[in-house]
Amino acid sequence: MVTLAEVAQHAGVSASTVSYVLSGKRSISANTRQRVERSIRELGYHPNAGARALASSKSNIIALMIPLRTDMYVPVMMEIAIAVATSARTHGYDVLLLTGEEGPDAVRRVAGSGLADGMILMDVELDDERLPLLRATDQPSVLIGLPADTAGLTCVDLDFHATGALCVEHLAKQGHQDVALIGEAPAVYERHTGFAERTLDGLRSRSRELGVRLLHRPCEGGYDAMAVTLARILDERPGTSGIIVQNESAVEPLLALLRQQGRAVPEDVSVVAICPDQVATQASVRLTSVAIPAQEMGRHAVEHLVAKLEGRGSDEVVLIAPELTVRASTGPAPSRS
Amino acid sequence: MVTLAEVAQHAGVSASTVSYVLSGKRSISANTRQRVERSIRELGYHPNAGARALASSKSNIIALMIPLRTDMYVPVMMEIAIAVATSARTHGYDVLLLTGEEGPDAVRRVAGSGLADGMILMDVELDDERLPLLRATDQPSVLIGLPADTAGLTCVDLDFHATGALCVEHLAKQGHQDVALIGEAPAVYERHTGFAERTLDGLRSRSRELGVRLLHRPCEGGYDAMAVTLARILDERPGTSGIIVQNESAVEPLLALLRQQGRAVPEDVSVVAICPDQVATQASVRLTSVAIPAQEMGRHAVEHLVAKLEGRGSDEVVLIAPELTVRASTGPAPSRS
DNA sequence: TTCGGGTATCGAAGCGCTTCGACAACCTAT
DNA sequence: ATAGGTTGTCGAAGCGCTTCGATACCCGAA
Repeated sequence: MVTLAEVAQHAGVSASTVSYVLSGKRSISANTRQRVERSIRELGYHPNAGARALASSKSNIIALMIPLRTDMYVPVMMEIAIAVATSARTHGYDVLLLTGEEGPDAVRRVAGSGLADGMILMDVELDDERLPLLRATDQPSVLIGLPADTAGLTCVDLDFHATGALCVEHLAKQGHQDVALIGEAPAVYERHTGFAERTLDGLRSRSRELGVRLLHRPCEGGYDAMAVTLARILDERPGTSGIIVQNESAVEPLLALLRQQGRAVPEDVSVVAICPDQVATQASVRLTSVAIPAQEMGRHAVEHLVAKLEGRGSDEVVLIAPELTVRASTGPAPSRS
Repeated sequence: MVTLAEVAQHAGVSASTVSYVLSGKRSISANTRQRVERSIRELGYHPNAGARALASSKSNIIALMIPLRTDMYVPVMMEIAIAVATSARTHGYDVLLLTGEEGPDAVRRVAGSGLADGMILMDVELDDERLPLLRATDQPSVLIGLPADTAGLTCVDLDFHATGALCVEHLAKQGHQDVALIGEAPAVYERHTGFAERTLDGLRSRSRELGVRLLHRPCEGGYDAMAVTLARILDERPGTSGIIVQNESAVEPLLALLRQQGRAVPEDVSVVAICPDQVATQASVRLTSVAIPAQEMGRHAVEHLVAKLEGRGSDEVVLIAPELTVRASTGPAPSRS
């Protein structure tokens, strides 16, 4: 392992000079700088991360806590994780991957050991048990997702309330009166995951305003669960002509079932999905959808965290405005016979 | 931040004693140990990661390089990543997430800076450009996936060759004579990703042995691409009665198309999938499949790497034996008319 | 010519931990 | 009673880096 001291000797300067060349915190003559840089290259020097962290009390690492569960939105999680890792690198940070498994202890461990300079939490629940700790240790952090009380926290999320509203609006505009939301698995609602409830809220209040009748049914992913759910919906509200799906693994089963029952999309039933664009464009019907901007969320989270770490930046809630893309799965409501 | 020295003072012992209590590398009297442990608890002490790394030249971090691309097997990647993170923790390691983006430079950076003690590489290509570096720096590492030349490397993977063989065997046993493989996207083959080629090899050689006619067609995910691919297959080999799919995002479109064309599964066509169990059981037909043991792969990779880091363990290739689960998508070949 | 004020560099003091050698205290076998 | 071996603890050296004065030099203004 090549050390700073060896580089210094090779370049004929002192160790501190090399350090200043590296950090740029003091001015260095062009001549010296070049000599040092040459030595660094020739010796293949890489600063030792541990020594750096110790001396500067900065690890240049961001911790990312991802949920252990894989019952929902796996590709979205992955995309966010990759976006976080990628944009962290552009700011000179590496990413430490923590799973939810350790729970709050992970927060304590990371904050206490100085392993990471800050953390990004995904899949934050409304009343997340990690939040008190985060506030107490005032660990620089950014949440992806919205807890019930955001005081003193920085959060990034899609504006799911507006998303819900946007979906009904689109359907209402086409004359749909009876709309159903096929949601996430019941467990997701029981867990009080914010995004699911906020979508529902937005949907409900806008439906009321627009005079649309709304039925909400959670649904496990998969074909069988979907069959049951769909049957119930059509049984209870036979006139349902608009369906909003917020569950990736329910999308394709839904389309298959509708087809099987002879209900044409969008002639008989309009479908709006809340899902990544990739899912919407690859489905058997190109779906009108509100995209989940995973990359953007990851990037925002990193940027806010970095800002905090650099002393800029403040606590705030960033809600990304939803965008609805019209594709082939929605159209005018069928005329009531 | 509480330091070792403060704990020592609080417990009335020297710093080194506290260190030995923590590491267990020298015997400590029960009495002293308890006093120290109490102080640690009372002060809420956490060892500083940087200082530790510096003094011991061990970071207790494993780097995990995941592919940047998300054109395939995203849930599998995620599951592996989570399994790696989880089992790393049980061995006292944390996981640093690197994306493929930096390419070989990441290997250099991590190895050079002592950021991580070892690394796990996912999505290794047959002739991966990171391998020469890995060998040169003799960085402790484990690959998930198999390169062309495994000399001096430790690799963990599903035995895709056997997987391919297993799939045809199952179909042949049921009397299927014309079998098609619907594979990954063409880009995957062009990239010479090992698993795809090995599956094909296994499939081909076993087909030859069994006298089965095999047709291989790569396929992008999604409904439209699938429609084209399927049409071509049935056009070229109208008698095809067995289909093997190795592409998660082609599974549901395939089933939908078969249904639409009035071909019953498994009465007219048998389908075997190579995919995670979750996909197989959630599909609109419960699929006979060979599971991709993501968790097991992640766990194996960590265990081998940890063994290496502890001086045990050697270079070897671990191929996990495939298991085929019979579900509702395969049956006897229809009698030729 | 002298002095203030940059600019470029150096030396030394840590950062918080691990680890090695030393040493005291005790026990056992002679 | 003494040599030899254990066991438990301590002190100090260092891991490789950052950073804070201090210093030496050079320039232009007085």
